[in-house]
Amino acid sequence: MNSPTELRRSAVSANRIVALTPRSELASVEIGLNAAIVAVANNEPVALIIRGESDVAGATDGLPFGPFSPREHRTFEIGLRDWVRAQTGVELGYAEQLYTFGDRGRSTDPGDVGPRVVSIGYLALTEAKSSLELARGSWNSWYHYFPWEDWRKGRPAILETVIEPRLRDWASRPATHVSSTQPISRQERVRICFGFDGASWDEEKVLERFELLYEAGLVDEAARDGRDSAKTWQERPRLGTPMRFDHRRILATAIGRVRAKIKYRPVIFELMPGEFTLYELQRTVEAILGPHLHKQNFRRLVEGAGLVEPTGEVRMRTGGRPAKLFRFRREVLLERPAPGVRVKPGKS
Amino acid sequence: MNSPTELRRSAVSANRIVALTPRSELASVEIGLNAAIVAVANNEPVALIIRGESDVAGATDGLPFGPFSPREHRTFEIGLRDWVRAQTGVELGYAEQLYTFGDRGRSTDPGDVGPRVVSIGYLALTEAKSSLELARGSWNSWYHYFPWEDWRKGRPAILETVIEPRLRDWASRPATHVSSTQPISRQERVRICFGFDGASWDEEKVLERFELLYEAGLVDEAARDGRDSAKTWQERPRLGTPMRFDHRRILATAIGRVRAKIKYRPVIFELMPGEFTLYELQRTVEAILGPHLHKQNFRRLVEGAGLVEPTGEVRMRTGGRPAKLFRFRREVLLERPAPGVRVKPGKS
DNA sequence: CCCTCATATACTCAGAATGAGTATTATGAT
DNA sequence: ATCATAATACTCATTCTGAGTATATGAGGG
Repeated sequence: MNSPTELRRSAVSANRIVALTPRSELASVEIGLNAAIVAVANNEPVALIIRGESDVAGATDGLPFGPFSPREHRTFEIGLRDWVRAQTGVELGYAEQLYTFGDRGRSTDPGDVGPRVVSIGYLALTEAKSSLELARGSWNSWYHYFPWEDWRKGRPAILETVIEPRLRDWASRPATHVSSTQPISRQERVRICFGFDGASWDEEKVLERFELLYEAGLVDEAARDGRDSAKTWQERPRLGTPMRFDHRRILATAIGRVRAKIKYRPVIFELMPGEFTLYELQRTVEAILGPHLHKQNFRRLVEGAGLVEPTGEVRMRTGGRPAKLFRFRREVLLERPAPGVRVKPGKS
Repeated sequence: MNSPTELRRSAVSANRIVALTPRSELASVEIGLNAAIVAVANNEPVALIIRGESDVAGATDGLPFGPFSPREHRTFEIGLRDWVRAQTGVELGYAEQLYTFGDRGRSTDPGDVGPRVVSIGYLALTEAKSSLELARGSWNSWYHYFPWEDWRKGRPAILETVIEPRLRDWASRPATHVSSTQPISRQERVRICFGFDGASWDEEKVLERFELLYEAGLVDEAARDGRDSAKTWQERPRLGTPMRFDHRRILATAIGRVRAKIKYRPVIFELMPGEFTLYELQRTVEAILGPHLHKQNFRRLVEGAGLVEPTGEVRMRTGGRPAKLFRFRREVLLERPAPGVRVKPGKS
């Protein structure tokens, strides 16, 4: 394998490959940064939304968006924090890279081969201070864009009344691109994603659900793509408020990521004030995840995991017995590796 | 919030922001795709490595790398599969985006402000067929690059003999950039990452460990960055084989991701042949994760979760009692949402 | 001041999941 | 036939989890 000839042959370095590629094919790409900035205000999960002109699909809302200029910023994250501060006045706490989106079709006209925008999506969490501080944009509930994700009052009615019948209809039609290797049928995908026919609802599958609705032409954004049945979007009931570009897809990715992440990293505290009652914490978790949690067990879990410690103070006027105030115990990070590892080492 | 003036103010769209930015700042970026292509051969986890010229830090090994040309490929993943096939002859099965790396310092000379390469890292899993099929490159054990990650024979000696003393030394020196907001001390970081002083070893923290070693100037790549103590790298025992560019960082990210992923998605079967014994499956999991697993419980787990089904055949000549052969039960994907969700919905 | 309401907090209990063994079975080699 | 070896089966104590019931402590009305 590592014979001299082999070595020579594989000596075409990564550098060379780039160098040999016609420059024109490489250079024409722009990098943009999109931020899904998430907070929880009054038990409502919100994202920072910038309103713009209405696009062909009737969408006005979008995520904050800024260019990345290599000269100015050493890393993406530094660039992101910079223009988010400049644009909106928000100082980001926690930020993590989500995904890099580069599909054709991001730009509004479909046939173009010009400079393509590659957009790096970021998820940022911040404490919802008074929304009046915002220089630009507004905090909108994310369930505004994804009403079917809000299970806090039980199964959302929109699932029964609109989504299920339409998706079943779509699933019963043959796939347009009949891929021979299509491993899973439309019916099954619908069932798994939306928990029909007794399948369970997985609150983390936010992106999968959105993409399915997109594929089925049931969200307004699909109109831009010329999807079948999409031309009639004005006549149909809207499934959530559409967003410009593929921002709803990015937001879906963000929601899925937060929902997954709070289960194994204490990021929920990025959304909380310094002191809080356990019930406030629970309400915040519920806002993010959707479903109701069992109060007594939630408290056992949180306290048992050593995630919080009492401050000694209490909050009066809760409407009942006063509630102890807690703060995040930062030391957990030093103690447990990250709660929730499945396969554990053993003997023999 | 949504008063007319507010609406007008926020009507500066994302498009406009881009349009207003000087073109020169945006266009000069090249997109490259890096793939960490992972397989397991003879119970050894391997990555597809391309050898190139020795760089300033003495590194020759690198990951497969290819340019992304927007005109040719609709999505990153399609582009990736295309050039991986063309370059190495490998047909990728599972592939997922890892992370987009854009730090300055990727290119070898540090002061440049020219076109920067933004590189999108991908993780791909494939079954290790005969390595002779490779058109280019070779399968190298990933523990070659990360010897401290191999816990299959117990705690690796290199941790005691080399890493611990050097890291403790580094941790005892004051941080070079004394950040006032540094939330966690060098000592603590070292302890958590490497499980010293009774802290537990988290096999998923592959990237964190590598970056700590990098910061401490203990891996050869750090020499390129002009890190303190890095100029003496020739004299020190090497901590794993270095790689070109930041490819070892990408590989570390990939390893961490696979290790995390096999715990909640059945991706392990991407690395297995169609039929296998439960012990072969266990050995593959151990190859990926590092530590030994309890055999009886592993079998209970895998069978109980409905991940596999017997084929009816047995494998003779195992050295003992014949072993039943199993195959992956694809239907699990339709049954369970994704094993291992922590907080579950409840009543009240 | 006492009673009621509402919420916070404490305690209980059964069943499932988990870590760690011991026991049994079926081959190949001596 | 006997033994070594590995696969497979079964057991058991402990912990974790879902789901309740019970108690504590304030506010507010009479």
